[in-house]
Amino acid sequence: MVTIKDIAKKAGISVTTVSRALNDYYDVSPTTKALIQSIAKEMGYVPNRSAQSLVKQKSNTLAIILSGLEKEGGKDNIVYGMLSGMYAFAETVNYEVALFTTSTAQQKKKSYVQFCKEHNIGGAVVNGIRTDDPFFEELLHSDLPCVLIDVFMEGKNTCNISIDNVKASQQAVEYLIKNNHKNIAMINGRKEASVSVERQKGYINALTASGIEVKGDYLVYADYLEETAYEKTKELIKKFPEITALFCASDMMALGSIRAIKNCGLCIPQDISVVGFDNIPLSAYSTPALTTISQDFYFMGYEASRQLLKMINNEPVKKNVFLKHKLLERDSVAMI
Amino acid sequence: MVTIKDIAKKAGISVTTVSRALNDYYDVSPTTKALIQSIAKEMGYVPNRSAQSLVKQKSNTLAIILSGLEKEGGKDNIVYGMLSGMYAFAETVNYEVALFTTSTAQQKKKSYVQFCKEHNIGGAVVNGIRTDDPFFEELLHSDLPCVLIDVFMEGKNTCNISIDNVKASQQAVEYLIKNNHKNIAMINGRKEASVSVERQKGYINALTASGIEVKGDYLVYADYLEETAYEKTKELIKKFPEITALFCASDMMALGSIRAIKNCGLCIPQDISVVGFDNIPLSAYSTPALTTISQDFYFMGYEASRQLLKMINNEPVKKNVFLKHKLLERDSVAMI
DNA sequence: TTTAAAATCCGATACGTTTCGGATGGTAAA
DNA sequence: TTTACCATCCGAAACGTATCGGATTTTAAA
Repeated sequence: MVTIKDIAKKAGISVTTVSRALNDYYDVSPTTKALIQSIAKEMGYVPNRSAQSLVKQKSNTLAIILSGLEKEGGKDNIVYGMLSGMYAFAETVNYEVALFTTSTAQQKKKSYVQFCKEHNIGGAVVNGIRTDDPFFEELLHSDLPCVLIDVFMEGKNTCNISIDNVKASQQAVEYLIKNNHKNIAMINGRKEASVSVERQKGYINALTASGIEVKGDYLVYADYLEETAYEKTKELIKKFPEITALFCASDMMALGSIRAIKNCGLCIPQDISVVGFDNIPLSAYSTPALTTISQDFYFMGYEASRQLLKMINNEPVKKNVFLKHKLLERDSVAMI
Repeated sequence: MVTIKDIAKKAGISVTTVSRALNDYYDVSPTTKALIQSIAKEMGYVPNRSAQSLVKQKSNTLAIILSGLEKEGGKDNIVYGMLSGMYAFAETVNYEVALFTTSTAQQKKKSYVQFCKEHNIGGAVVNGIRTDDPFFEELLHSDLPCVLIDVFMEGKNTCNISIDNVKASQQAVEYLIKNNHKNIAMINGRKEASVSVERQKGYINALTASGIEVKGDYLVYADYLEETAYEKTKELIKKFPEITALFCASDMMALGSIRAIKNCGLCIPQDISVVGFDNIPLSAYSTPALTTISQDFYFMGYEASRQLLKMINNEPVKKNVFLKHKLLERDSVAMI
C-alpha cells in the first residue's frame, strides 16, 4: 500500500505538503502541486478512507435503514427503486451509501444509532421501520439527521418525505365514483402504518364528498400482503355481492384481490373494478393491467438523500416534503 | 464520542487491557472483563470502525460490484435477489457489504480495485460487468479475491459461480421437443455475454440430439431487452410462420416475445409455445404464466459471498461452482 | 523454601491522514 | 534600511484502536 509518506519521500517534500497538494489547498505552489499529483498517480496512490474518516471525524457516507432486504419481500421493487435513487444522488455529491437492514431473524440486532456512530455517518434515510421499534425511537431521540420516508413521526432532527397519500387515494376513489361505482370496498394495509391511515382518510373523504355512506364492513386490513389480500377479498365479495369496486392500498394486495376475484368466477373489470396503489412493475403486466396510483420511488430515494445531505450540512429544509403522484388509468376499471 | 480511553480512565485500568477485554482475550481476568464490559455498556461505547480498520489493515467488508442500479434495470429483480442473499450471508459472519456500481453516466468513474483499496476491502463479488471493461481487466489482474457470477473469465485470484447454463437450456428445449415441437426458434441475449454462449450451446445440443436441423435464421439476438425481443419476435414469426415454439434466454425477453405474439393475433400456447429463463417474479404473473428455467438468485448471492469469504481467508475453493436450476412448468407451453 | 509456570496486566508504537501553529525566504512599501 | 506582507513550506500532534514485548503478581510444583 502506497501512502502519502511514500510520496513525500520520493518527492523530497513533507507529508503535510503532500496532503495539502492532493487536497488542492491554496498554500502550495502550482509547481509542487503538479509534481506531487503526478507522482501520486505514477505510484498508484489511493487515499485510505479509514484514516481520513478517523481524523476528520466524519465519513462522507449516508446511511439507509430498511426493514429488511428479505428473500421474498422485493417483488414490488419499491426498495430497489429507492436504493437506486439514493445511490444516484450520492454519486453526484461524491458520497457513499451504507445500507443497514434490520434482520427479523437476528435477535441481537444492532441499534441504528450505533451503526451510524461506528461508521462516522452523518445521517440516515429511513424506510419501512415499524414505529414501535425501540431502536427507531432511539434514532428519533438522537440528534442524527434523519429523513423518514412514508412515516410521519417527529424526532429531534428529522423530516418527512412522501406523496400526499390522502389526496392520492381520494383521487383513486373519486375515479371509481366517476365510473358510477357506489359500493366501493377498501383493502387497506397494516392499521398501524401511517400511510394506511392516510389512505383510509382519502377513501372516506371521497365517499362522503359524494354523499356515499361509509360502511365499516367494506374496510378490511390485509397487512400489505398479497396472500392475505387474496383471502380477505374472497370473504368480502362472498359476503357482500353488491360490491362493484375495490380500492387497494398497494399493488401487491391488488394482485391478490384480482386473483381472488377471478377465482370466484367473476371478471375484472366487468364485474368488479380494481384500483391499486404504487405502480409497481408487476401492475403493468397483470391481466388486466392494473389501474393504480403511480409513485416514483427512485425519485423518492433521490430526494430523500438530497434532503438528508442538506440537513447534515445544516442548511434549512422543509419539515414535510410532498412528491407528485399520478393516477394511471389502465384496464382494471370499467364504467357501470 | 466515548472511546476505550474513557473506559480505561473510569475503570482505572490501562487502555490495552480495555481493548483486550472488549475483544474477549484470554489474558484478562473474568472479573475485570465483566467490569469493563459493564462500564462500556453503561457509557454507551461504540467501537470506531475506521480506527479498527486502520490499525488492522482490513475491514470486515465484502464488496459487490454491479453494472448499475439503474432506474429501469431492476424490473427483473435479479440484482435485488443477489443483493439480499449477500447481505444475509454477510450478517451471519458479522461482515458488512459495500455496494459499488459502475455508473454509465459518470465519466471519471473510479476503478474497482481503487474502491476496494480505499476501504481495505478483502475481496469482491462481481456481476453484470462487461468483459471489455478496462477496470474489470485490472481487477482480474490484481490479486484481490473475486467471485464472478455468470461470467467465465480467469483471473489471478478468481472463481466462477452460476448454474449449468448449457444443461439448463438444453433441458428447456428438450421439453419443447417432448411436446412435439420441431420448429423452435431462440431469442438470445447479447452475443458476447458468456451466458448467452452457453445457453445457445444448450439449444443446439438439444436440437441435434433429436436430429432436428439447426437453422441459423431461427436464432436472433435481443440484447436481453424486452423491447428488442418484442421487435425481433415480430419479424421472426412473420418471416417464418412455421415456427411453433420460442426459447428465450431471459424472462424479460420472453415477456416481450409474448406481447409480440399476442400482438400478431396468435395465441399462447395454442399457436406458439414460449419458454423463458430466470424465473423472475413477473413470469408468474404474466398471462399465460411463463414456463421457465428457475434460478435462485438469492442463493447465488449467498453462495458467492460464502465463497468469497473462504478465498479471503485463504481456504481452498472450487474454481467453478454450479448451482441447481429447475424447469418450472407453467402455462406457456402446449403439446402439438 | 526455592523455582518454574501460569495468570494478569501495561507502555509504547503503529496504522494513514489532516491540521494547527508556526517557520522561512522573498518582495514591495515605507 | 527597516517593516510588513505574501507565498510556500513543515514539524508535531491528533483521531481511536490493536498488538508486541515485556513486567508483575499469583499459584503450584519440587
